[in-house]
Amino acid sequence: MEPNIAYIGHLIGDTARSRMLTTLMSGKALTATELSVVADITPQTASSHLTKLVEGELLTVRKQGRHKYFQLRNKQAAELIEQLLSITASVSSSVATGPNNERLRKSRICYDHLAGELAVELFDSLSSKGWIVELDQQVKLTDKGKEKFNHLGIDFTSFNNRRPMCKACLDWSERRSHLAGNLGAWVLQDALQRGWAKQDLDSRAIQFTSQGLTAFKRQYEF
Amino acid sequence: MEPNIAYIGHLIGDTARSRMLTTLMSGKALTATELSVVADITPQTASSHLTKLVEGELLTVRKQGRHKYFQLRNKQAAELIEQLLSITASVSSSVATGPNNERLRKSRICYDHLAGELAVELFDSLSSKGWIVELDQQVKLTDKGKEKFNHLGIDFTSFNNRRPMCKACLDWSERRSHLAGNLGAWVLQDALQRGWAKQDLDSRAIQFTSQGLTAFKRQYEF
DNA sequence: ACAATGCTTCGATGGTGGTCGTACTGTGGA
DNA sequence: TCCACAGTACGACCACCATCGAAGCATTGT
Repeated sequence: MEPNIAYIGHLIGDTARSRMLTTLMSGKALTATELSVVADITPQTASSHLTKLVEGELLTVRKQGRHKYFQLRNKQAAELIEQLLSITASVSSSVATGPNNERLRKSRICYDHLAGELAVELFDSLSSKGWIVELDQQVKLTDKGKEKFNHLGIDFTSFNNRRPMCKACLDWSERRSHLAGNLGAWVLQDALQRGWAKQDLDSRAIQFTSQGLTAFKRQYEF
Repeated sequence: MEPNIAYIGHLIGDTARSRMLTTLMSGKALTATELSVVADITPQTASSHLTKLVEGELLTVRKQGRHKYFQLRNKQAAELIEQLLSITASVSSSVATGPNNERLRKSRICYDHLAGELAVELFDSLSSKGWIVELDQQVKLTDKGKEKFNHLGIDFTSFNNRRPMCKACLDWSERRSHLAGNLGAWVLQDALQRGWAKQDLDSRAIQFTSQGLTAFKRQYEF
């Protein structure tokens, strides 16, 4: 039997699965339901996809309580996805990137944090104001940033230590970084709690009210 | 439309198409009917597959009389397939390795240069003798190397400038680097021209004659 | 114990796409 | 001109599989 590259190709050749894989390119381990959200499918379907990806040795799974955390299996798998992304980037450079859904492009949920135009703007602003710094792939919260976020009512002690505080997550519509990690999640939760925005129940779109948007921009000074 | 890695995955995820692609890894240009034979399908089906592969920019086609010659489009495509082969090789390592596999492991073609045990040995030898140097992922030809290759009759002016002279290509059977780039291609062409080796017509294997092998090793001093 | 949550199994359904037979175009050669 | 051959267009068939609803299992929290 020749090595079956068609098998791997088939695994990647499904929209839902490929979306999961590219999402996992962040390096984070995500749960099954989280992945079902980004793939925009029901948990049942996601479950079947994920078992296939594990069988195909593209992913590994770690059980933790009643959660299952999925992760890219190894460097080879990540490199494969990267190679595919680089090819498709050059192929579809003429095609408009991002969803045709205007609202999704503006602002949407990516796992548990904000993504889209607004999130990228936020990231750039925080970076240029020195609240966060980016150094070789890593993002760190500066002392100034800590102070500022403290002032906004953040509770750093409530965070999960295993998860990085800040993380740069590549935006697929913008092709630029937005804020993930504990801090990214907090920003979204905070905005939702203050009533500045609501999550669409049937999609990944985040809908800001007009006052909410102004308040949000004022809070983060951009 | 998001960058569609699923699209490329889907293209590869078919047995017939993937067989064509791996066959084309030999670097040779093959006609539609030839490819239909290796894929074990009728010419009609092959035709439809091939148009898809061209549309997906994995292949290019050259019309010549009443024949159509298909070829891997570029290095990116070749590297993608190579990466897939390396993954599937490690997945199905339990599969019995026949004599054919044995020959492939020894020495084979990877797009347009040598791969396999022999190629890895060559790379290590060139490196330890200081003809080439490896520094963070990049490979460079040293002055000493230039002189040596000049002495072997290489014509540096004939090379494509856009393509790097040397490149390290990861070998899927050896998991180590072998020589790609202009220089890698020249080494293979030179060996073929001198009659030291022949390319199998039905596979990617490169068959060295026993004298050819000795001469090859003497030329590169290993 | 009970409810809530995360995930899975099963079965039914529907759509996509690979396959080939038939028939056609285009090229080359006698 | 006629035939052989390479490749393509079209249509019909059929298998595979992604999808989801319903129901079930497992874990955690109250």
